Amino acid sequence: MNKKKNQSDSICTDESCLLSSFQNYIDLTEVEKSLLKTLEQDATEYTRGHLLLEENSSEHRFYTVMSGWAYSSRLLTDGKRQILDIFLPGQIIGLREVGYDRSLTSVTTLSPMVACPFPKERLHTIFSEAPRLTDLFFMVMARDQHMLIERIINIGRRPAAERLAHFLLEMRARLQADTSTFELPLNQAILADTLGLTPIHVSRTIKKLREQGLVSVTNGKVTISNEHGLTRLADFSPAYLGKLTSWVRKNID
Amino acid sequence: MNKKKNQSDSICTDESCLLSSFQNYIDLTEVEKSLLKTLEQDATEYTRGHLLLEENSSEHRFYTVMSGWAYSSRLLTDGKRQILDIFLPGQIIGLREVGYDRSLTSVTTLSPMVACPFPKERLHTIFSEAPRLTDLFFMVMARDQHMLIERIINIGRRPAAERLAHFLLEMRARLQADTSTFELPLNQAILADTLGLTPIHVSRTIKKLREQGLVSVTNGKVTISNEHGLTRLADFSPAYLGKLTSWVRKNID
DNA sequence: CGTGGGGTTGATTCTTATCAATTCGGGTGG
DNA sequence: CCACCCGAATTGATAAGAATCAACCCCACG
Repeated sequence: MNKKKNQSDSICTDESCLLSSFQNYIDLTEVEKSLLKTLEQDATEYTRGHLLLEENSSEHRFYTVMSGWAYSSRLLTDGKRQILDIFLPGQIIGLREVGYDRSLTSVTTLSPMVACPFPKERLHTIFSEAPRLTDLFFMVMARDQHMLIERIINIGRRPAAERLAHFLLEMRARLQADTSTFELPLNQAILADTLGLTPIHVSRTIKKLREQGLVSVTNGKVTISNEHGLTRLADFSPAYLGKLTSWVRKNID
Repeated sequence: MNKKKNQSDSICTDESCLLSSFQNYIDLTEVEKSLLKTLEQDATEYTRGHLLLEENSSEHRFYTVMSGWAYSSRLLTDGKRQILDIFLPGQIIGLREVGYDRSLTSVTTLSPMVACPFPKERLHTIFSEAPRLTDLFFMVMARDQHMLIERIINIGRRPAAERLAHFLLEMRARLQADTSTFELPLNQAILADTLGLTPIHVSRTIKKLREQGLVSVTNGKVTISNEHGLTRLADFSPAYLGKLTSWVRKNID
């Protein structure tokens, strides 16, 4: 079900997803690296559909994702669901629940996953011992906010086709897939709850985009046939996913 | 236009909005108080409609709000606008732009405002000298995320009446107005761009809520006539705006 | 008195949801 | 290999929600 494992088959390049993710921003010192590694000591396997964090539960646990996908969501009283985030390897799950008595959202795996649960005390050690990592965590929070903002803009002001196109391009950018085909293990129900649509309308919209020769989405695979057209339709600009270097740099160099 | 002033006519209780806002979470030491006050040295008046932060500009400035309202927004290429935040006294503007070369959103005042611009270096001083304040800023970021999340849920999964009702209740909670009537200086165009609707539909929705005897919205004033009904309609629960005490407490007591 | 911004209303159109039926594709077991 | 089953995806018909367009009202302000 969710057995421990020491050797992770991470999709990240080196031994640690978090490290390679943070190295995107600055060069880490050995001390910083070992501090970050304390967050990844406890690699654990989870099955697809596993509930990592439960809405309304009072457990405060974080996870670093080593491999696999997850989503966070919220259930309304009338049964509707809204998906808020898609988590990929190298991300930290649960950061935003800091400071609340009860978790306000759930997190569920979308695929088999290897993740490392860690208690919040360990974050605190990092804050007090590594100021540059504190900055980085602050920037991660800022970036998370911008991903949420983009979703608000997407849902609030773009019709279905533009909305789906934007989401697909966002996922491609986050996956750093520069190829025209990439894996996207999200079915239409997940897409719908992410984009504020119904599964049926997602289906129609996918068909429309395919007929326009822009992109095709099937079987957990996305194939972009007209990248320029798709980008223009979606009004997509990846700046918000960017490399975030300046702030930390300013305080280091 | 935007003249400096030393004596602020803040709507906050004591000399500093930020302090009284942070005091909600923990009791601050004198050192912490004086550090926070370094963010509020430069009280400045701005007129209604003033652009505090411009999309795409490379200035990194923060503001603490002492009095007045502001909103942050993003303009799409087709002219549509989405409003992302409403800023109230005691909040800090610009936190999420940390780490980006260029600002990704604009911030504009909704009323005459007194705010204190400060450079990002000052935030850094706080981070390195006051670990508890660092925690608090982290929590502020987490709370900001939850406000964005609530907006995503609202726009993605609730029809217009529920959406407006939820927003009104959120604003009332944030204003800590326990009365049934409170000031809300937002015209229907602002409401529309906040909620992902058109001004016309906002007008109709206001009418509908009024006719149902739930709430009336006129002249920058909101009067709630049936709080329970409105709360039930909106599926509103204020937990995400809550007092966030536990995390910091755990690391202090 | 005009004038203009904000708000309201009705008619119409467009988009998306809802409901219902069908197809597709990948297992499973005979 | 085939029959069956199940979840996911597709399609069509219809209904509901929201946008758009255009006209009008109201009122504060010069």
